[in-house]
Amino acid sequence: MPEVSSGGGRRAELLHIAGQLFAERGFRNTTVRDIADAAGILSGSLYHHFDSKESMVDELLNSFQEELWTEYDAISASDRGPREKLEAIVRASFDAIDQHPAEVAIFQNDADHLGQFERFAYLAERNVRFRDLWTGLLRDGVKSGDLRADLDVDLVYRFLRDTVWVAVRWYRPGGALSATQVADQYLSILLEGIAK
Amino acid sequence: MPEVSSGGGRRAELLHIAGQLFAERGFRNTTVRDIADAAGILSGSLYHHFDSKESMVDELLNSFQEELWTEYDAISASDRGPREKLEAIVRASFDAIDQHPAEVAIFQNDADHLGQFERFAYLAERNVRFRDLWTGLLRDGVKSGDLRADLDVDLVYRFLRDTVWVAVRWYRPGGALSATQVADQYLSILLEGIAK
DNA sequence: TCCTCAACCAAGCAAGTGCTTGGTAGGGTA
DNA sequence: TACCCTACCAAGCACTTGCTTGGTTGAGGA
Repeated sequence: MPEVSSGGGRRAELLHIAGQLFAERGFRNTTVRDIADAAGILSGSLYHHFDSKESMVDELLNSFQEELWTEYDAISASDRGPREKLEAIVRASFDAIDQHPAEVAIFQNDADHLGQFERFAYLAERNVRFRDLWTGLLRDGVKSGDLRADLDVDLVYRFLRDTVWVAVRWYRPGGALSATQVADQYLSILLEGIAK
Repeated sequence: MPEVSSGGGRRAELLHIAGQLFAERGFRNTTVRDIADAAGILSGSLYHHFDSKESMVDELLNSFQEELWTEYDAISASDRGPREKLEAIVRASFDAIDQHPAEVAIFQNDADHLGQFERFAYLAERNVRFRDLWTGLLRDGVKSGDLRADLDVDLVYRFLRDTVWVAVRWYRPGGALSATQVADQYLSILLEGIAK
């Protein structure tokens, strides 16, 4: 019987290795033999720790999303104005890319496919919550006069969402730019534009 | 012996079907049986028309990129200013998403993986050319005073590139918004920002 | 009539796929 | 000593993968 949810050293290590590979080559293009090879064991031995390949990615995505939404909910419930909340959520998202790049990449690349299965229904729910959060803040910003009123909110939302998360494709933790620096520049472009 | 490059009806039809599937589920996650099923034939029959699955995606990407770069080169060689060239290239890219969504999606999702093989070395070359084109225009824009000088050009380039191409994830030709409308709003956000 | 040819089918191969099974080495505990 | 338990191995099963092979069909040309 596999360990369920302790701080288990070996188990956590294997999960981390699997996450790296899922992020690099995609969930479906990573075999259990790839994971086992990277861990230095045989593929069958993985099944001592995990029920299935699916349960590995499930655990990775679920725990990451719970952590992320704890932050989002705190920001959302705070008493800041809409523009400040937008900025805070962008910063929290870049921090997430910094601290959990593998999980973000897996979510970006494989959520559509995984979402087809009942087990991963929570992915779609979270997407809806995320859209409502963003579009709500954008509308609040327009109402308060912080944001331009002539833009299509749904379109702006899509640009925001994609531009933030797609950064996981090139951002490397520990590289030349910190997550905070990237967030600063991104918010500057987004809010003020690149024209002089 | 497969037909090489005529206007071949059936062959072009099969290529189109393959492109749709590659775009939807990724190159590696599309089987030759998937393609054959969608075309109403058996998988073996595909090999009457094509050498391999790889040659199908090669043909799709290669012909698309040649078409796209014909436009880019014309814009680049024109006598417009840097800001107008930037706008023209963004518009040309959204047009490409509108007219060749499958090819753009394949390029977005599978170029990294395919680029590992010698056969697809041209993908990396095109990426370098694209980066040089963008960063050159951004630097020209800063010099001419059209663009803000306090931004990191390489970072702006990545945001631009990703934000344009990632739109292929949600943009649907024939949907509520035309490619031109999307390009207008995107350029407005990019150049002027969303703040009031 | 004989032949050609594009388009397809039926069957299958070698390599890989996720996962299962039965077992074992070695440390801790009673 | 006898017993568990965690972590692993060796082997293999049922299935899927890209691709191959040898053949059939039917329309058109000489």
